[in-house]
Amino acid sequence: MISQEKNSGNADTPGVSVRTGRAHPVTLRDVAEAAGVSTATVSLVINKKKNARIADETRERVSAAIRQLGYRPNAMAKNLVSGTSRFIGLVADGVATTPLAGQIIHGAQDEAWKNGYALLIASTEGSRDLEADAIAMMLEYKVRGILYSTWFHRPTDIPETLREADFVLVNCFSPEPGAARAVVPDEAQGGRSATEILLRRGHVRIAFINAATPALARDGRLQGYKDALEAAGIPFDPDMVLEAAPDQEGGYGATKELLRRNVTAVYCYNDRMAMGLYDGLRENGLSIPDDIAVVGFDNQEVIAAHLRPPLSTVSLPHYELGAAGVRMLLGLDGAPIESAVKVMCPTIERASVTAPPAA
Amino acid sequence: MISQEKNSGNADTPGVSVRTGRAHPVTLRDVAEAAGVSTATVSLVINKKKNARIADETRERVSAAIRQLGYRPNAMAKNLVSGTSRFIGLVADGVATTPLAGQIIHGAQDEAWKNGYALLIASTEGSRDLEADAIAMMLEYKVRGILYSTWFHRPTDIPETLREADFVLVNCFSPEPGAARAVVPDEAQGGRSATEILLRRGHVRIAFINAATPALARDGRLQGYKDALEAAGIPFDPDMVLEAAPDQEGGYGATKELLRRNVTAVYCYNDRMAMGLYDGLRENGLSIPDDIAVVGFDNQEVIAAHLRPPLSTVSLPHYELGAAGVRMLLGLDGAPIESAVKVMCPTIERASVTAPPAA
DNA sequence: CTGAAAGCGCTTACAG
DNA sequence: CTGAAAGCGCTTACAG
Repeated sequence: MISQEKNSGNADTPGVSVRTGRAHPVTLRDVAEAAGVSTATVSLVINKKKNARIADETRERVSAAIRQLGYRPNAMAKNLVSGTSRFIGLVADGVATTPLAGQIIHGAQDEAWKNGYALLIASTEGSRDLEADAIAMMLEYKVRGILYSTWFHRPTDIPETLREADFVLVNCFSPEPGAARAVVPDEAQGGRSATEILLRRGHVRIAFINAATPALARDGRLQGYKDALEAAGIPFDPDMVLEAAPDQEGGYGATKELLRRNVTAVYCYNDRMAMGLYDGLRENGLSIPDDIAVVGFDNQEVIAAHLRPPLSTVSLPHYELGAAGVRMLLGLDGAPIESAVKVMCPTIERASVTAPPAA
Repeated sequence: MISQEKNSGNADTPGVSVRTGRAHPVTLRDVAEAAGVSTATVSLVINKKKNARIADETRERVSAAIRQLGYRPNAMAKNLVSGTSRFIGLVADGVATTPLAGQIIHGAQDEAWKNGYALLIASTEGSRDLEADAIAMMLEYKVRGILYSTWFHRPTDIPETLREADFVLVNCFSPEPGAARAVVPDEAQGGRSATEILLRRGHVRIAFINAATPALARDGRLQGYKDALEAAGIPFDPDMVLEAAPDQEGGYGATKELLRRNVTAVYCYNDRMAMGLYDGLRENGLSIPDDIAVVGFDNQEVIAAHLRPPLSTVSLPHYELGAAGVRMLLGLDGAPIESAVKVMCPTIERASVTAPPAA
């Protein structure tokens, strides 16, 4: 009867604490000996093999031994035999570069776990070298597949070695159509939804403060704005589209121009710009939503939910992107075509919108 | 001469694409045969063993074969032999619950990677069951050690199974002193630094809007405020400490009370409160920093760096917490005593503070 | 300078 | 109902 071993942490880094490094861990064989059976039998009861016919009495003897010895199966050995691991790799070009990006990890982790997989992550900070190392590492660990993600929605080259694995692109996609499976947010639908929040309340003169920097989101969100207007029978007026840096300063700075437009509502490229715009509007004695209605994009909680008044916006579905990526990898999401699957951006209504003053 | 295998992704999930699952991957033996040497030799050249004396000619033949076949070592087999993996596990009670918490992952990932380890993460969402499963999984993968982290600084119970591994607590600690290694932020120092930003500019009448909800941070940050005052020879006035909900609404709501205090500066429990306070102050026609100086805590970038004016604050060192946790685990950070190691909260000065009006 | 052999901890047919 | 044996892909003494 061996006393419960409380330990592990092998001492390959000498000079650390007093851990007894490798105190010959309990193995299957130990359990077998303790229970007086063969290792095959132990393996059978542990894995609850259906067609294995083991006497209940034996089964119990084995279970008791396992508990006694505090046995832990060695996943490495298991995987060696089976040829695969229960790992899914996630390589990201920035782990927590933006608060939203972290949600990709979160979604992937939850979904992976739900399906019995563990998440192996690596952040490359945009370095091609680190990226190659990360992918190599994952390949060596025989991951089930790899999620290759970017922190902002964009086209991307597929690293050569990535092709050695089963993979899906998350929040990015290959410029060559059909080159790889991918999940991305539906920017156009998001832009349309954002605009519709305003339309529904009766706004007609709606400005759009877009990002001045090129980005897929910029084109998509503008397209959505146009689509919504068109569907509502409102002619698109290019003059109603302003451009500014996609942050608070940009939103604030756009105030003056905006006020020349005589609008009753604004849709901002993102929540940060909306936050800056709030300041600008207030300085001009305008109140939100009564004088002017505002909607944002991203649903960056810390900001959107706590502005005064709270901001109506459209959510960037990063959590869902991560989760969908895993499902796609595992083939759980009905056969996705070999072109990027678009995930919907849900509408989040808060208090920054009411009917226009005139209406 | 085998053609370069582009593939992997074994088909244990049928119905997925057309991957050829398990196309008998290239092994050491294949390389050995191709190079006309023994597997031992191949192993030796791959691992660049110092004392292995291999003919240069042989070495090259092996390297060529490796390239030819596109050989990838099987990490599982490697680890089986060595007994350890190059994994470090990170269990978190919320992966991206808060933007800051994600930085723990980031720091841990970078530092782990730097030392040749990969990060295995699991988020438990506070469920003890999920947590136990996550730890068991990590134990089975023979991780080098486990980082057990919480998204806000607090005392925590140590899960029984965690003790089977080498571990360190990150952003939390055991109530029983000496029970475990831990890294936490130095809240008191942070509070002191925050207050000192104000003191240095000559402020004397400094209010502190603390969180109304119990938390370690609340006590520590208050203590720091007192310490700074005392060091500056300013008597502590309990009346200068207000309490409110630790978010924008709380900060905003505290404005009225604050203005009764006749202060020239405020130190807020966190940046979110400061953001709310900005609104409140403005509504009262007060300007920052001229009429009143403001400092926050956390350095939540999206907010602090983009408020109008940008907010001086103190940074919660989450990235460093994650990195220090890994170093501590690996014994790289000079023998830490068996009591929580405190990581400094750096001062971040921006434009929300100038000298007081009277001074 | 290099090869044959044992072994890491499991699982899986195959006997019995 | 259960055990003996081979094998997963590597590494490590040990010979030579």
